[in-house]
Amino acid sequence: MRGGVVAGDCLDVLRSMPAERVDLIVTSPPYADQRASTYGGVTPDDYVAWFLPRAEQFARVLKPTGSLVINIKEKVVDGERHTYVLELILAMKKQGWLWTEEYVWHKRNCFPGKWPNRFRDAWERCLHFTREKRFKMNQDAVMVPMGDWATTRLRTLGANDVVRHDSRVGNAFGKNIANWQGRDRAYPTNVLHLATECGNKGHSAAFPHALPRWFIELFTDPGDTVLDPFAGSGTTLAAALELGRNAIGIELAPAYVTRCRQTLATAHEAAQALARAAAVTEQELISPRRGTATAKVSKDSVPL
Amino acid sequence: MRGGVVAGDCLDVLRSMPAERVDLIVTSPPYADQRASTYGGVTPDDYVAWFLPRAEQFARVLKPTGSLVINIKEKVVDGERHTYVLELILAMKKQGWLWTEEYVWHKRNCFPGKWPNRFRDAWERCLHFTREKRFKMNQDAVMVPMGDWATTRLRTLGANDVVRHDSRVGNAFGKNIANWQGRDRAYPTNVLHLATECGNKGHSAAFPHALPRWFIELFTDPGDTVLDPFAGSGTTLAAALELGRNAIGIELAPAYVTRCRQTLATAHEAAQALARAAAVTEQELISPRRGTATAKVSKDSVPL
DNA sequence: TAGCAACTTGAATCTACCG
DNA sequence: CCGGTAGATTCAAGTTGCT
Repeated sequence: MRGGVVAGDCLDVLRSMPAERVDLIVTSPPYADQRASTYGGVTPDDYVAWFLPRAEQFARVLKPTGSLVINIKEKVVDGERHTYVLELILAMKKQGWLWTEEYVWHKRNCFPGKWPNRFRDAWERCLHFTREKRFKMNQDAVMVPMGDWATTRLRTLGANDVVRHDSRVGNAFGKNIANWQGRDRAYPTNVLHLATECGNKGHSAAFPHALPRWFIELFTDPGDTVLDPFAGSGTTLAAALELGRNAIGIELAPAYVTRCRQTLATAHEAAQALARAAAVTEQELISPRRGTATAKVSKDSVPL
Repeated sequence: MRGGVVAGDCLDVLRSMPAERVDLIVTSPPYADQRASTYGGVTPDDYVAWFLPRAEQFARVLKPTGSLVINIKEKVVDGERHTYVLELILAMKKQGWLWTEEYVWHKRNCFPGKWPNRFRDAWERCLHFTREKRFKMNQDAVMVPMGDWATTRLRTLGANDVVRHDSRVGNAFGKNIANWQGRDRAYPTNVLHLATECGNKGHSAAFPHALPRWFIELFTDPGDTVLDPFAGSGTTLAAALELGRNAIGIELAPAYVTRCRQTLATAHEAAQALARAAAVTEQELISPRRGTATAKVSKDSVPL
């Protein structure tokens, strides 16, 4: 697996990339009027026109069986929801994209606040576009555990306690299939329950690690190539490397490019450590010692 | 409180209703290609044109401070999500509506099934439209129990601590604590977690009782008037009656009109029984007996 | 080691105020 | 009257540090 970050506007960078090279694009583009310093402050009214030529390049570099996942949410303008996301969907369909599905990311810890005419906004859209009706989708890779353990836990704990996310890199080895031998697993739904990652001072990710991770597992195989044209701090790229995928990032702001490369280096180390940890875990499964290791693994392996 | 059901197409029925009479419209309109027998099979492509003249009547009978809540979800057509809901939102804005918010109803137990290119659909839109930027909203009526954070904190915090911190000038900590004194409930978000009612509803567009109930508590006062122009089996009307609101239903299919009236009669009885129970509970609070009455009441008062 | 307590941080949104 | 910005509001999750 390899990863790299290119500095520049993805519109320009992608034009020099060969066609049909990417298996999955997962990105959280700058929202309207956000990140104004880096993207010149795209206003809501101009958003679709700004996005469309870039989407055209996404379609070109994406394999016919590939997927495009866009994490986005319209902001409130003058007391009501702006319609630029709706218009973007319609425009992208005109451009030839298939609007295959809309996943909902439920942000369990959303931004606080109180206003006279609305509540806190606790969800964002994850728009799933494809080029063809038949595309790569590994549903088994993201199955969630069910059965005795899960049932008991679900019964005794509140809904809030059931959902955990793997904010840390280290617990990904919980994905080990062997841990779920003899247990039933169920397919997830199109609603993802994840908390935003906070607390990392000045290093907060736009979206939680587990979000791109889930889509990468779902829509790619190991060895495939993942692209994030608005790489930001590199959350998507890190997740891709950890999962043994190739990662390509494009980022306009120099500060983010630097940070992105740091993230990639860390992710590469983590991935190697992960491989070692997985080997150890496997050994313990053969001749288990006393301890809570198994329980811990089970607990952490329910990211969704 | 009074309730009634009118047989007919809401387009015709509403034309004979006086203007600005209704405080809230909560409805789950027939989805495209659903209930084809009753509404003549509106196809997805014709949906907006079919809906708009009815929305025009909604605007006419609604008070300026009123709200319109539409529970809807686009169906999958030919492998992708159809865009008629997006187009409907854009068209209703052109008609003069304000698209104030989009709530998400997360269906905890969604319809089972497996498809090659998507997961089970576990969410629906609850589109909130208003005529004016200022509208009636009783946020306190739908507050939910708070998370552990404040609970544990307030429990262990003595009165001395509050006073001590509060006395310091410019101490944000003390200020915040003062605000949270005695607060055990928080405002909800725009994501509603409700299980679908698995009872044998013959009605295809039935939504859970708690969904209209939540919006009725949020957007109306007791004595206000709630309208459901696609009354179906009468879920919205029953919730309105139970909450002491007037309920007006319109339903085209004769079979559903009959059923709707049965629902209303039952709801009326239930509301009266509820009133008696509340009186009993009040008495018990003064001199409580052993039993579960009190617990039951508090449990039922937290539908979400 | 586990548990509790203190503290920090959000892709927010509205109101008030100033030029 | 428009356009921008500073202040107030608010809560779940994570992190650090102490017992």
